[in-house]
Amino acid sequence: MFTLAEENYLKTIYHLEHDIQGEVSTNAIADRMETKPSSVTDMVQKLAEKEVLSYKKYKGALLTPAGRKIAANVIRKHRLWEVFLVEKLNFHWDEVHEIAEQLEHIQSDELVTRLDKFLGNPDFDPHGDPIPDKHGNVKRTEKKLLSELRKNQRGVCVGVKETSGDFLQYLDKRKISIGTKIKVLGKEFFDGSMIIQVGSDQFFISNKIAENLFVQTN
Amino acid sequence: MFTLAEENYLKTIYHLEHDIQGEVSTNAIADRMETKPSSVTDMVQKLAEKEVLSYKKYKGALLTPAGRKIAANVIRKHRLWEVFLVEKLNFHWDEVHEIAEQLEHIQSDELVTRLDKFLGNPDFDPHGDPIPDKHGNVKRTEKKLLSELRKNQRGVCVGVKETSGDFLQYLDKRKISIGTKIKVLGKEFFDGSMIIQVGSDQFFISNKIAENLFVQTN
DNA sequence: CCTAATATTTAGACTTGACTAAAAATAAAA
DNA sequence: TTTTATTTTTAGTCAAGTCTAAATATTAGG
Repeated sequence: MFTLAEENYLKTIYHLEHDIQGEVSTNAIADRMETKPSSVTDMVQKLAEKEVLSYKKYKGALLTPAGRKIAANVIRKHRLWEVFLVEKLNFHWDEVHEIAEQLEHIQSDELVTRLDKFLGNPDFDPHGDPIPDKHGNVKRTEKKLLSELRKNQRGVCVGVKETSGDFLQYLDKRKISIGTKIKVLGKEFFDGSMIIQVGSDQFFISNKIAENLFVQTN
Repeated sequence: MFTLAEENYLKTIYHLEHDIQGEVSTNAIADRMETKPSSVTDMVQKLAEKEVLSYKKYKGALLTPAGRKIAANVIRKHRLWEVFLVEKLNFHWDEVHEIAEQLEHIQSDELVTRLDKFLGNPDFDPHGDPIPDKHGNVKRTEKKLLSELRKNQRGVCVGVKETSGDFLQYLDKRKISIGTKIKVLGKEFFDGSMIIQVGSDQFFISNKIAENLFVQTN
């Protein structure tokens, strides 16, 4: 069993491994976690003992498969709870992170299984990040900006970049939320503005909108 | 702000104040929490410093209004989450305690408010215990056994005493769950068996059933 | 290739919350 | 009321996780 602090370290290292490819340095971890490098060294050594990561002095850390699985599970729980908070409790996308930071540490596999089912086995969280499956595997489908799509391409809304109230309200009004299918009907090269189809509605959106919406293409 | 350990102490003392009237002894707390009396002394002194309880050496502890409010809020969260687990995630009544022990410590007033609303502002948890309101006030309506009702009395099912799978399945079959209204149509003094009305159904139940169902009368 | 700057680790200390063992207070029994 | 038993507190340790300050590696510049 892993403590709350240990889980947070594993989670952070998991994210950092993706951000910066290769070994994760003590300082990088300390920065991200807002803690001191010396504290990181202690913990990393302890986690190496537990064989959830490999660590060579002055060389940085890398998760082992066991460590990656634990980290992915914490992230899975975080993202499922975010979906719950947004979809069921009507929180806004930018209000849920702090609460999910706490909920991600609740221990019960059965709870996660049932929560997942209750939410309809979602693939993405409200920020468009993929939810790892129970084995820790992540559907690494490229997440693009809507603005990157060409005419006649389709995508599924998986999240937002900008999270201001104004923007979220705009999306509400246009009935765009996670899972909404969008088709690009036309695109103006001059300013990047688009005409898109959402359900049975067709309307114009500016480049600024398109640059702040993440979509998944298949 | 109070730590997880502190919240657990306050919660336990709150419950003990109701069970044994008057001051709560160090040993009683230690027994209930499965910890050592010496640890309790330390913590109780710390909590007295924080003015959430009053404490006189060798005399035991009593919550202050401030302490009672914090304890009631933890209990409120515990019971709301139990309702969520049973009503939304289809857990059985006897599986939810451990998970709720963890969830009760999640910090976010907004979350509690929204969860409460999402659940339809329930008054009782799946065990029939009342859910304190946001001010820490508890609707202290007497919880009776169905077997205590007389002919023509009505009650609302608020929980069960026995939690075996067989019993819960029986209740499912009879469409009895939290909130179900029950009327006693007849009662046999010889064996305590009853004829009751549940919705539009009328049927016979043995005394054993009636002795394991909690109802609230008004 | 050697020195300066930067990154990392070690050593020692602190806090929280727990424990054991021993001392002190209270309650019960003779 | 005095002795015994029980309860409670104190004193001293311990582990987890953090910190500061000092020591040691590594990297980069001249």
